[in-house]
Amino acid sequence: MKIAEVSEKFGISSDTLRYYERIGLIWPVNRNASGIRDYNEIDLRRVDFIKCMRSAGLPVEVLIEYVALVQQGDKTIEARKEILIEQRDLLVARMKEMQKTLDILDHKIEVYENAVLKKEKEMIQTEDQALEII
Amino acid sequence: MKIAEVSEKFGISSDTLRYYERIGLIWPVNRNASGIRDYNEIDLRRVDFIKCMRSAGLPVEVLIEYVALVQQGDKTIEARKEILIEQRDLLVARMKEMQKTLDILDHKIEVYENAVLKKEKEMIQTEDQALEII
DNA sequence: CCTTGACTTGGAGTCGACTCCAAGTGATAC
DNA sequence: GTATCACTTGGAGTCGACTCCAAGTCAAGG
Repeated sequence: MKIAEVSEKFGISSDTLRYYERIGLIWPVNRNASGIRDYNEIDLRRVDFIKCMRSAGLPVEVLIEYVALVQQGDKTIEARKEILIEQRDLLVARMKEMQKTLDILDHKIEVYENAVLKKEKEMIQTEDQALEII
Repeated sequence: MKIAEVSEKFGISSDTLRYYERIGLIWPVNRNASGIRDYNEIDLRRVDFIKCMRSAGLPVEVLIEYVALVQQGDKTIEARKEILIEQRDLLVARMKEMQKTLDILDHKIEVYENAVLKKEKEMIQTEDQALEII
């Protein structure tokens, strides 16, 4: 699979895919005879993983470190686990913050909703008054 | 309340507080006789609101727009409501993404946990073998 | 009176994460 | 054979959001 197809498939620009490879965020992808990247199944799974992690806000730097550890084999399993746990905890914390914000947004939206309704009611009353007058 | 105290209270640097004011993200704060900012209760509530929204990732630009609408009074209630609803929906979407990532992280951590346990078990077996030999 | 220290300003600098660009290569279409 | 087109590279540019800096003001303490 060529880079443009991968870009299309995941909604990540070719530039970003190349950039990720350059900085060691995804493994060097195999090339065909003329030097063009040809993503295989495993490459795609890696891209998907990185996309997922990035979409949740895990820093590129941390992911680079993680990928480097994976490349070093089984002896780094403990270290990798620790990175993942740390990032999981940060993620949970961020989600909590977001939930708090969400509650406030919902509350504010409701207040605005009521304000709008009240305004409309007043307008209806005004209309009613107008009707009475006329 | 002076800027340093507000900074301390909310964990936002004085630079950032001044920056927020400069770009219209928080309202101009009253100054004392010598031109120094003196945050009152309402200012603090505004800072808290902005901090909360920013911590959930709402863009500065959107918040500037929202604050500008608030300053224009009741006639902008409908527009404000729409902004909040849009941002709420985006927030919910981001949280869903994050939940997906969280699930994957949890799963991976579990796998690593098992890998570590298996390794330890193998080591114990090796020890046992060593004991048997000796 | 002088120093200290927190404040003020506008503007420049930094950081993370892309995103764009120029110049070049190679396969396919006409 | 030449035009088109997607690809390649390294490096520069952009963007959002701060963060830092120099130069200056002012109030309080010694």
